[in-house]
Amino acid sequence: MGVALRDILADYKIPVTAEELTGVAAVDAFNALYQFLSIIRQPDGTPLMDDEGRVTSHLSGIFFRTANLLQQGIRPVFVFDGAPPEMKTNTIQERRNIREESKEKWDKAKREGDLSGAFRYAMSSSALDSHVISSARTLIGLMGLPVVEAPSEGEAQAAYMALKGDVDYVVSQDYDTLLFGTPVLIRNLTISGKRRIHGRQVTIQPERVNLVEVLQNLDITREQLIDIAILTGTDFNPGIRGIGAKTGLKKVKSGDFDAIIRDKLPDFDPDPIRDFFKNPPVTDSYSTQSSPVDRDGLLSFLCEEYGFSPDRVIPVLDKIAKKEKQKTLESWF
DNA sequence: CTATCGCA
DNA sequence: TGCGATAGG
Repeated sequence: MGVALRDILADYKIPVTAEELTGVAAVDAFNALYQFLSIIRQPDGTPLMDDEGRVTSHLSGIFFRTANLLQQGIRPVFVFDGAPPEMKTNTIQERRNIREESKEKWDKAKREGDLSGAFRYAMSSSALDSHVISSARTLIGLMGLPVVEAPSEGEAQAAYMALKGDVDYVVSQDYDTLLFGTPVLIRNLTISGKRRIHGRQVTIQPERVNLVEVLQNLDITREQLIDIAILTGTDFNPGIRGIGAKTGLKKVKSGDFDAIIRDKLPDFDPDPIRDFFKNPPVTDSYSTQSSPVDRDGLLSFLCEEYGFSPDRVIPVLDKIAKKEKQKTLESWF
């Protein structure tokens, strides 16, 4: 989803350093969990698991990354998805199918000793099941950070919070957040540095996309950006074959949106999707307040319940505690 | 993904 | 000390 938009938005992303990101970040929790679940795996694709076989990749990802963010003065607020809209049903079913196919291909690749294939298929077989989601919520709570329950799409709720000024920016890999009106989107909020991807070395740095800047540069309105997304496909419609973001941009700017829909998809009504991006279900009942880190709770949750090594967990807890103490002192002076 | 290890 | 390899759960 939203992958196509990259072709017209990628020119407007600005590299940023972690220090420039000091503040409150609304993290698209499902997006982050999926990322961790996909990537934190052994070479044959097996995720990290405790001795009962419960997946723990996401816990490792959240714990170590969040600790780093806190260290950098970034306070994450995790926004979880609620019930998806009816319009998303097809996309959800299609993703389920792909996951199931990938799982079979993963098994096959493992049997045949094809490690890189195994890893790839394992990644796309990743599923956010109820255990992953609930254990993630517990861990975030123990770290003293707020969880916001979106009534529908988490990206929509995060955008709403950013528009209200309750958070400074939204963190997601998906550009779709911009369609919901997110003023500032941050991608690649990771430890910056060199990384090997597909054998090639690339430098990863967080990047910022400002919605007004994108719209000004492309000389379009947000409504037009939404229409471009509808032409190329969103989570709520399949899009039109042969139309990518660049063609979509051209067509929308020349006022040909309606004509294309009439011609290619006569039975399709784009208005409910337009309306969903402009007025999605959101809630005001949330808090962005953090509480003290529950050190003992974290130790028991990670080490006793999920088999993490205290040798790895304790230094992180110490680091967090030290930062917390610093902040308390600062607020005193 | 992030932390840690081992070698130049 | 810095970087590539790999372990983590």
